Amino acid sequence: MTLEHLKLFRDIAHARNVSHGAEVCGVSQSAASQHLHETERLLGVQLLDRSTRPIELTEAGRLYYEFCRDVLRRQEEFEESLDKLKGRVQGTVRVAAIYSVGLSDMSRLELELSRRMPQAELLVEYLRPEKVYDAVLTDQADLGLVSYPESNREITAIPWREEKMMVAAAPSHPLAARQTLDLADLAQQNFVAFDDELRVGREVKRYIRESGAQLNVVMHFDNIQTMKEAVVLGTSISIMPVRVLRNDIEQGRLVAIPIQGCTLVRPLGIIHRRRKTFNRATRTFLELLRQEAALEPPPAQPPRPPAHGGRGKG
Amino acid sequence: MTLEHLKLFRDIAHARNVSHGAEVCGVSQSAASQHLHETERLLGVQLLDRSTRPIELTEAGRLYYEFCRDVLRRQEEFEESLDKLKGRVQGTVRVAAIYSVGLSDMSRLELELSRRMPQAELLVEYLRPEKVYDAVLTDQADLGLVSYPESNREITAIPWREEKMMVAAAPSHPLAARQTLDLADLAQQNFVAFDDELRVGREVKRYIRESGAQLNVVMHFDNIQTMKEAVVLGTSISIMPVRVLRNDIEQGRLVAIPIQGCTLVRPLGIIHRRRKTFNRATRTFLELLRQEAALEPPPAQPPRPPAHGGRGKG
DNA sequence: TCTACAGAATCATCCTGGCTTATAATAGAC
DNA sequence: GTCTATTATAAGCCAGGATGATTCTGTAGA
Repeated sequence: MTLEHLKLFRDIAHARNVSHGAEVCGVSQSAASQHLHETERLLGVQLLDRSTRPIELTEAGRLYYEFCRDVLRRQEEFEESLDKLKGRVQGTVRVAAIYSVGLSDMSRLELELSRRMPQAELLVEYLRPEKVYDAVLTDQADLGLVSYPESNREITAIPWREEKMMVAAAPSHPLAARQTLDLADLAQQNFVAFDDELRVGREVKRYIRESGAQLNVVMHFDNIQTMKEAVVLGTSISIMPVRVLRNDIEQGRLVAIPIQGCTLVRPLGIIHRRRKTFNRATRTFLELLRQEAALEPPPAQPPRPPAHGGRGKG
Repeated sequence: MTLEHLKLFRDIAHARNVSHGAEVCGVSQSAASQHLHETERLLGVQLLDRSTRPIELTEAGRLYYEFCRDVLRRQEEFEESLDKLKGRVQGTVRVAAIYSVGLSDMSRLELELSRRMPQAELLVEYLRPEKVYDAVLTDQADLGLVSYPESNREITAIPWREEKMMVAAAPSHPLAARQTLDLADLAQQNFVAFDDELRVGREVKRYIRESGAQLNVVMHFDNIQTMKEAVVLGTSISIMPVRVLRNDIEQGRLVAIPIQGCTLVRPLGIIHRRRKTFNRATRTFLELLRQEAALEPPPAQPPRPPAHGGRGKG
């Protein structure tokens, strides 16, 4: 029984969901399930009541959960005291991120990390997606932040958050005043698209095709920054993650308009080398990322100022 | 990092000796050494100061030691509460022992076990040596108590104690009055020997041969009980572990006489299937065995009653 | 200072427990 | 009933941790 296993059970128990607990710990659902059975066999007692959803802890499960929590807390304590002994400046997190994750996100995370672990150091490098995978593989980065994260033999992907996609337009654009749009509304417009080499580009394309609409694509780019610049000019619109538009919206350079019934999102994820053991700074940072994601319903509701009064149809 | 590893470090730190700690945990010295290095690498800090013997804990090592102890104690606690929950009668220890381990030893151990774990049940079966190995291999017994324990691919042996070998004689025997003997003294006597099929028999034989002495062996037996009976008759003597003679000595049926400069011992050991995970009762019993062995210098000093006045010369 | 030896480190090799992917079974919502 | 989300099972792979043999090192005693 490893300490990681204790953490796995703790997270499963906390989430009341095997799959989610497994995901959080970066292992497969299968592994988690097998481990649970093995642990129950070992202890000779049922830990979970699976006859109901969500799963419930049995009495024994509660005892074991307490045990796991206590041990893991004690471990934290030990590592803290060890860090103190080793004389500060302990722990560097090296993060490789795609450009579109955004500087504002990062500076907020950095602030919070330094609050929790003043000795820790955060190094962020912005790279093209493939380079992020490379950096993680070659151990030049502890963590990678990518969109459409994918696990493979050597890399574990942990879902982080899903960014809602909306129409971006300059305030001067004819559609900018609308509260919502149909895809049909876009057919008439000049459209700035992601390059097909980007997964997000293909996804948007697929979504549009499946909705039966057709767009007048006037430009392709392989990065969001350039696309935004193009949209700001006022003659074109685009579809992109709202999150990356936040600053532009606040500064009145762009507006974001939701598409009726649109479920299009850009999933972001955290990747790392399989079975890599993290230092405390990295673990703290991971924890941070997860919490940030958890307390973030913003991507769920449009970030446009609450239209007090109207909002009805638009 | 498994809980067994924490235990390994705790035991090593406690013993201040890698080999002994490893032995107690039933792993090889090599494994223990490698694990230590790996842990030090992982924590990025030296845990032991090896530049001196016995080894010393570093400051970090002390922190880690405390951590291990706390976690293992918490584990004990958890298991105790789990046992309580499962409703008593938890835990059965099945022990297979060679005949000569002795009933008196066992009943003492059983008493102590029931004091520490009233719910536990101890089942002891006395078997011939090979059968003890069989029982352990086929999982009919959790632990085996044997002499001259040997590890192999499927069995781990943990040294338990070493029983000093002495000359056994009936009180009526001409040599019975002596305080010590030389091997030369035995040459004249009728000697009752262990069967050569028994390791202890071969060891005694070898010892005698290497000492340049020669014995007048009149009988061979494959078990100690019968040998004792033969010696009690008064016409023969033998060499056997003092411990098995205790009752006979107390009842005045036999006396034990040390041989000058004799280092002959019969090592006893505990065997179990490799990597088997024990229930709490078995672990408690193991602990018990180890402690009993630790606080036992008796085999070191002759168990013969302090010669107050009488008994002296005869 | 040299020697002997117990104990620790290192090396080469083996093996299995825990992981992954893929697929089947099950609970709950409709 | 069907559909979706979740858990269980099957089969196979692999790295970590084990062993055993050997080498290196600290300590004590001549």
